[in-house]
Amino acid sequence: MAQELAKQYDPKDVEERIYKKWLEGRYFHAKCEMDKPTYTIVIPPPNITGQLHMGHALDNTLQDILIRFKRMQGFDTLWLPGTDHASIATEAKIVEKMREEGVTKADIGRDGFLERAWEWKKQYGGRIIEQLKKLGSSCDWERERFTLDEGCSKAVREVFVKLYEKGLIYRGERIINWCPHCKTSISDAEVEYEEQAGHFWHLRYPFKDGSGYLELATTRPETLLGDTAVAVNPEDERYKDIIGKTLILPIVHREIPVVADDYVETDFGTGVVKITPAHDPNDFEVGLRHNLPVINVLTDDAKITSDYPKYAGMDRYEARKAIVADLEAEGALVKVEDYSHNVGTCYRCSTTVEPRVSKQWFVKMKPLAEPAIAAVKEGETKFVPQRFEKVYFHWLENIRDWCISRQLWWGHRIPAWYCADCGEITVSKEDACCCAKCGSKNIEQDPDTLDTWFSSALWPFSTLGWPEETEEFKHYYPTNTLVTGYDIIPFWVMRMMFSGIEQTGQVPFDTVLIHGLVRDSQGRKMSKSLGNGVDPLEVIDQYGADALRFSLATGNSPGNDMRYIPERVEASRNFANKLWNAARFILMNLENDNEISIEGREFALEDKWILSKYNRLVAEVTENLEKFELGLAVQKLYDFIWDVFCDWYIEICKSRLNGDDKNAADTARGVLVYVFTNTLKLLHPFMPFITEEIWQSLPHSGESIMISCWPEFAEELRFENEEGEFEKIMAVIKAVRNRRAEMNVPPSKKAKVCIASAFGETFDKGKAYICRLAFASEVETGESFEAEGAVRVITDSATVYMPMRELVDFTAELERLQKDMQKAIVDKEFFEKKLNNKGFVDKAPAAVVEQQRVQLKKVLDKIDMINESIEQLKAMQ
RNA sequence: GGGAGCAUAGCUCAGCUGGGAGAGCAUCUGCCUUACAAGCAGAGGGUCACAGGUUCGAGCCCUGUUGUUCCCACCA
Repeated sequence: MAQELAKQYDPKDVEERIYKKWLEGRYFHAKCEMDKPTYTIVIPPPNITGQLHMGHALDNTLQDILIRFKRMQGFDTLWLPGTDHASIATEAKIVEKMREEGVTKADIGRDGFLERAWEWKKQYGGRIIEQLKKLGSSCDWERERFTLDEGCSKAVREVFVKLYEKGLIYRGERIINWCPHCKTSISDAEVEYEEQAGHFWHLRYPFKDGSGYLELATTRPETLLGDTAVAVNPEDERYKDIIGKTLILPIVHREIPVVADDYVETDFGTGVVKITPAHDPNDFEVGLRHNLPVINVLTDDAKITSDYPKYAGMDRYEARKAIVADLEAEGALVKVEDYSHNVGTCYRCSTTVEPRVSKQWFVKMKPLAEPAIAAVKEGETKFVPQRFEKVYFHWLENIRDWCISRQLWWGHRIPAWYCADCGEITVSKEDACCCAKCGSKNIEQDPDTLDTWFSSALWPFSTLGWPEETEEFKHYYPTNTLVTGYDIIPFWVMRMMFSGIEQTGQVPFDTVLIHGLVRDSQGRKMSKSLGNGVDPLEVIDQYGADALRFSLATGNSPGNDMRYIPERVEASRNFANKLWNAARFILMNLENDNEISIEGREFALEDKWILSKYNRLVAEVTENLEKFELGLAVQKLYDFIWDVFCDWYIEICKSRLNGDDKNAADTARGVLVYVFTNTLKLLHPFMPFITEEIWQSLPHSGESIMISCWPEFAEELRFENEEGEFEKIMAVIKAVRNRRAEMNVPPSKKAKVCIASAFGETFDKGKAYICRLAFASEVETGESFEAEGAVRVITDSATVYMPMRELVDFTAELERLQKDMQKAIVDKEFFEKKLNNKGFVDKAPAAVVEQQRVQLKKVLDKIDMINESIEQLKAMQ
């Protein structure tokens, strides 16, 4: 059977079959066992419009690693999956598709549109879920949720009504961010600012009394149509006298006042600002303070309204040109400067956002933000790395009320009904049939829907059955770890925090694990427009999901961006192959009747060495995982498996496996299987497929590695002395290999190796494999050897002689020794200096001082040996 | 304007509580050694951005400088 295994690991052969087996075994399913400790992660629900990209791959790989680790540790582990309805993104896609068919929203109406939307969800909503499965995600698919499903909708209404009744949700006319492309309001967090080259138009507005002009500058001359005042700073000496005077607005020829407001900076521009309350958030505030009229000049798609026939129907940029031309004609244009400034854009479609006054629903944030800040300050929820707490605090401390209504159809419709008779607003969990105040049936529901993030904010508890007191909610809430990118903190993390605290009285998770962005190999953001995105599915297809996961977990530290380097995936693939071949080796050396347990075995030195190393690995990897240091954990596994286990232990075992001593061979087999299968378990969270495939083919008990027990540190496997002993052997082997390579002696040319050492017994134990690994024809140990005609190498603990008369060059040999001596003396001085430093000896920890003493002793021993050899050589000459 | 990250080998990055600098890839040399050439054994390659400071001891802690990336902010 063993011989049938292919030389190379082929993930395509394995992954689908294994995943199916896991599903059939229902190993991902959280059974809600009330007596067990829980570990819960809720997935950041990907948009139903989404396709798996590298960001998802990273995010979900990290989650799956944590989940698999905890599951093996015996927690009742739940990874709750689902998708987000993504109101704007989805609606935009559907509208776009309809446009291709020549249909508009108005043509088919709300119900027709929603019908299409649900159809679309049915068709594409499951796509990203299937892609997550390809990655190996061990989500509890039986509990998959959708932000617009019945349960989530119920939670949304519950929260909306509760907040409304507490006065934390209100409806009001405010200036909000409007996207003229998506034709909806968006929240502050959804506006992205970008530096754009523009102009500064200097205009002059004439005084009504004919006493001249007032010069001001603007970046948006077209908003002049909506100007209702001009403002100066009350302290500005230049303009003290004109406060209260009246100006004639050019083109429009409307009379507007000069007002005084602190908002105006005296040293910027001319120190005069035109005030357009309807189209600028600051101007809106100024307008409120001075009781100025609000004149809206733009339609919902940012065209000039019919109130200005000359410009009506022009979009804001056309209108700008026309108005500038007219200003010039009227003599109101003084000059134009180039000017670069920040412009707000829609984070979904990148259209320049238009500030606009309109009636919207808001969440009052201050009372909600305060406990959310306190919870993190008090450590109820921790950020990893901690520095992201600052981002979180900054947002919450400077937060403005959250505009939650959207002029979209795809989403949770606002549960508010307006009475046509008495004007009362009825807000209700159930669909209202009549006005709560006058009982009139002449009511109509608000046509708007809620911001997508309103429902995502409830995700950690709405998915567990809240507001019902379900077993799941009681058992799994609060959840444990939230894994997401730093860019999502203001959109989601923050909102889950205050929603969780407000609705359930508990923080929704104890840890927020933040990761960075996956960039391309040049460090650029992956984007559609650049075409530099790497499709994780293609990578999986080419190298396997394990290789991709391993690459994403390696060399990545929390919160830092990483680059996608194809060569690294290749390296990971090679590692998978290495693992595969180690398994092949072990399999071909097993016998059917093999007793593979390590119980009661008499371990050889090298067994104790590898067991001790393995044991330490268990402790370290476990600790790293618990501290979210996934990159460190995976690096240690790589080093152990490749360098320690494969390159040393397997090589060493060959002598026993091929030897005559059946008992010794069985011990080797036992240790090989023990260490390897347990190391596979440690690696399983990172590379689930290959570890399962190999584990199944090796002797094992249980159905699947993914539900096997996580290895634990074992006191009886600590062999620190033996580790030290074995390292002496390793040092000799390395030194011999090194010297042979230097002298270009091919492996086929064997030489006798004589080890002169005070630790002869140690070397006796390793004779068989020193022979193999140091290309020796035979190995002899003793106190001293005939130096004549021998090449020598000196380690900390031994002088090694290799009789190679034809290669011996006295002068070269002496030079080498003298070089070794020089280096040893440098080392000696280094340690002596340290140990002669009173400050060091007095203040450094005792263990550190002791360690330096041991090092010095080794160097001194080595110097003695080198001296001896030099004497010998000189004597021979 | 405020805040944060990053700067370590040719490239991409690790470096956990301060104790003689690491990996992968690339380069060079030698090996088809019966698990693996997607491999094995060796080698070369670093003033840890710069300048101060704290400390017995600094890649790591503190201050400043430079470069770079990102987030936030109403200078019209």
